[in-house]
Amino acid sequence: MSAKTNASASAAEDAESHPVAIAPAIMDPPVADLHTFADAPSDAVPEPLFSDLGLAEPIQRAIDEMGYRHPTPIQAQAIPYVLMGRDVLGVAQTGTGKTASFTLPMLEILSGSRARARMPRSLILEPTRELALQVAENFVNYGKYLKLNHALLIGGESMAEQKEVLNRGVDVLIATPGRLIDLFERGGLLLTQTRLLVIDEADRMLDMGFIPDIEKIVSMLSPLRQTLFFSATMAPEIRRLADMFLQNPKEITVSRPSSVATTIEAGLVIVEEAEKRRALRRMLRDDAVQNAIVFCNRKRDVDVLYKSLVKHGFSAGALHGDLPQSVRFSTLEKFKAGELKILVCSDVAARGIDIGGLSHVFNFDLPFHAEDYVHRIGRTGRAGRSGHAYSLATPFDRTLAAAIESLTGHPIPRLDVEGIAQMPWSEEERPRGGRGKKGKGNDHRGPAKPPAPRHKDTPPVAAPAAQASEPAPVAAAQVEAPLPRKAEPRRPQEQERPVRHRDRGPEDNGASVTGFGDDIPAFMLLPRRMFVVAPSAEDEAGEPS
DNA sequence: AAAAAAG
Repeated sequence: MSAKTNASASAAEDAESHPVAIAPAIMDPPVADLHTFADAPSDAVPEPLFSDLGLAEPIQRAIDEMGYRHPTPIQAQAIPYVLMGRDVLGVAQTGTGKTASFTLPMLEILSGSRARARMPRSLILEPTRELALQVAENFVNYGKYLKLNHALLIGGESMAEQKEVLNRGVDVLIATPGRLIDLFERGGLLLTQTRLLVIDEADRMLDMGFIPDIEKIVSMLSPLRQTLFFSATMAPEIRRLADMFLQNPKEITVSRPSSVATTIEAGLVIVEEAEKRRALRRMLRDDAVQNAIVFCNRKRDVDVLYKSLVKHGFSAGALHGDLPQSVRFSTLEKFKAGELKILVCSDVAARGIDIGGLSHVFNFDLPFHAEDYVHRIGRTGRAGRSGHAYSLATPFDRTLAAAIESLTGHPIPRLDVEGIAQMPWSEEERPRGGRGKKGKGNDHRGPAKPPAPRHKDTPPVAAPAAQASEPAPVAAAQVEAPLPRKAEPRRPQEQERPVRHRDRGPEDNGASVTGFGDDIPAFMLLPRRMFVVAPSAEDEAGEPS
């Protein structure tokens, strides 16, 4: 045990995002994994070597020592352009090796000279503190043979300390926007000498309302700078920002987390609100659950669920934005190091956080925004490994589920959890405990909804014994691309799962679902899969919820 | 309606 704890420094590295998107594979011989890469039919190109990228010896040595030989696609494509001083527009998400695609060439560029007091030479903007830390770790790993220093400028931690570090001069400043602006306005730093800017996770910055801050920060920098801009998606709004911040950028897109087709097995369980925790516990007790992130929509619910899980003997931690920063970091480290098996969290960890070999993601609540579903489940099934993404819904979450399915273009197969009563979708509005909607009289939509047959009369759909044991895997490439802007070229699983999505499923199937018109989510017509978990003693004993 | 980030 102590050995494991002592290894936490290196365990942190293990769990860290790596140049090759095989986070846990640092233990494996990298070559073996790379053969898998090479075998992937879609990538028939010979693989480049890190040593071909022209990185300085100290950097190359650090890479070698970490056991990496081949850059990921984004690294192979971006690094040469960054080194030649071009602006880069990278469409990629964490898990593609994105972080090292800018940290490595930055180290190279910065290695020539030293920083001056209060004038950081480069600036990396991250949307959350955890991501900032992740990038900082990357610099530690790859910069170990260089004399460069970096500083983390984030909220929730002592400003005096950060000021002091800045005064000593930093080469790489990694910051969240709020604290950076704060310090800047207090005169704690000058950005006039900052010639290298990285805007990471731009789409998330947008979602979080950081764009005005980013614009402000960019305006503090010299126009004579190199800018690297990364986003998981390229929505029009993001494109506009890129045009604003970048000059003649080299655009690089990697659509998949790695060249290996990863799969995420998704599932949806519909239960009464009061049964959610019990259902979750059952699912968590499945032997396949190595480690899991459990997402809640609210911080309060994170706290409640976390305490409940601990009370039931689970090895769990909680993570959300209201917890002290020191706790946030240490909890995440413990989870990455395997000291905690379950991490209950808010959407603070929904994006970007890279945890190697995460076997399961659970949505204790369906997210309010369908895109968040995609981001959340993208924490698993990374780097060519299979992942599991199971969601709990109450009967009132029908529209949330429908939004997710329409976004991903894939039905979420329904799951049954043994010993838990499965529910149909409700026709009713969610009962609101007190304030909220002002009455339900906003029915200006007209009488379009016919009183269709009740869902609960629908038989539990006789299973055509199709994939009774193995649910259809969802190709991660499909799931990971949140906003399929153009028509998807192909959908491999369509032939595997012949679902009547559009053509009036109800009559065809004998099943009937209200409220969807002709556009019944196909999963509703699919057989359910049984999620079998050995009942535990406590569960049998009956318990406080 | 919620979370994140400044305090």
